[in-house]
Amino acid sequence: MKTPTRQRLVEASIRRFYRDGFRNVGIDQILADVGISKTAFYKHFESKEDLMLAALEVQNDWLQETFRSMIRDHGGPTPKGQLYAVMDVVEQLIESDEFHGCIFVNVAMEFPLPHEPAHLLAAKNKQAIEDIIGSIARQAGADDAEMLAQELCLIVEGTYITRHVTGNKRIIDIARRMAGLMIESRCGVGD
Amino acid sequence: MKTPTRQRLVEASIRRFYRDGFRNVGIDQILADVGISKTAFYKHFESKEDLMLAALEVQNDWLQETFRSMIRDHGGPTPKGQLYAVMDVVEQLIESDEFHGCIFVNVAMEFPLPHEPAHLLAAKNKQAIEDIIGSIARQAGADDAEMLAQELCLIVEGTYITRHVTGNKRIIDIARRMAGLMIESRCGVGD
DNA sequence: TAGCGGGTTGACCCGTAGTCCACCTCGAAT
DNA sequence: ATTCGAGGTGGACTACGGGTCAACCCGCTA
Repeated sequence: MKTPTRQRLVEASIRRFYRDGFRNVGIDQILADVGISKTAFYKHFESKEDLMLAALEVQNDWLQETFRSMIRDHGGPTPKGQLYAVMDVVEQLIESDEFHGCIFVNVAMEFPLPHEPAHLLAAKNKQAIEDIIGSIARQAGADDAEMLAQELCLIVEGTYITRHVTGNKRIIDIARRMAGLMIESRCGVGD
Repeated sequence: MKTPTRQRLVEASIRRFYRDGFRNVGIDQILADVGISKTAFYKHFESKEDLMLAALEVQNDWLQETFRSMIRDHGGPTPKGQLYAVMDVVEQLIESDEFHGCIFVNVAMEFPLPHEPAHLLAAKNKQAIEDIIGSIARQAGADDAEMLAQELCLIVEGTYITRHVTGNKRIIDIARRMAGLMIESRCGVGD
């Protein structure tokens, strides 16, 4: 059931949850954004957490798609170019005015216990991103594509966090250099 | 004023806040842990947030001291050995049963806005750790000690996050290899 | 025309942060 | 010896947020 109101709730909640954190946001704020009553809300979602999980699922799909297409746009046709483009994508994300860290990391922090649904969703998203990078690494002929993907993902996570926590704007240069070293060390001198 | 009750409150709250997140913990739980009444609590702290900030300050001091001494213990006398030891320390931290991510990152996620006191404290701690590593890097004769410190810190953050979000146990091997590459690329062939 | 999906209002329960008041106890200062 | 303050108790209270419930309204379609 994808009613327009439901979608508006999801969109509004993503914005709020992302900027302020899940527990910091009152349902009433979201209801006010959408212009709907509490009773009406509970006809669409079972609970605030239910709304959050739905929003995260949407965000998960969106982020994967965005990631894939941005890598294509920035990296050109060669797989190795696309590996380098990963850091371009990250730069673009963290330099946005609305950047407040990776929403999936944020949510994993607010729900620290590994078995919680929100935490599991975060892990799922991380795995998906790693798989995307892993498949490019394989195309690029990396000697161990899975390892390289994990290395690049670690750099990406570190960059998100450092930028978010400290505000350090030059961290992207650090990250880019590291990514370059890792790519070269795994992809030999070929293509 | 460092009364024993105050200290017990701080200790109990750190444990709870770290494991469950700040907003997930009710004051009543902490009061029950310590065995004190609500009224008594508010004679020691102005608010729950006040308690949290005090706890974070204590944790900040503790973590810096632990980090320094563990690096000495694991890294031996040479600065380069101590740089390598950073990842030993990280491994020890993330393999602990009670590991739930870096508490300062967690708190920066729960208080995402950069001007919030808790967020600022998190940034302060990150800077302190970076300074510790930076000074070792300088002793090790790195061609750019500040850069190397930022690189190692980025790896450390990425390792914490990846371990916490995905539970991936092999991330430490990834991190160690990366740290090695960075150290060698900055410290030449000397000592 | 009956039913259903989506909407409204308003009262209500519960848990939790925080306040307030009256009171107790013990150790140090006058 | 008394007084005063620090640290403690209990209990009643407000305010707010998540969530429930009852009663009702509107418009579409079978």
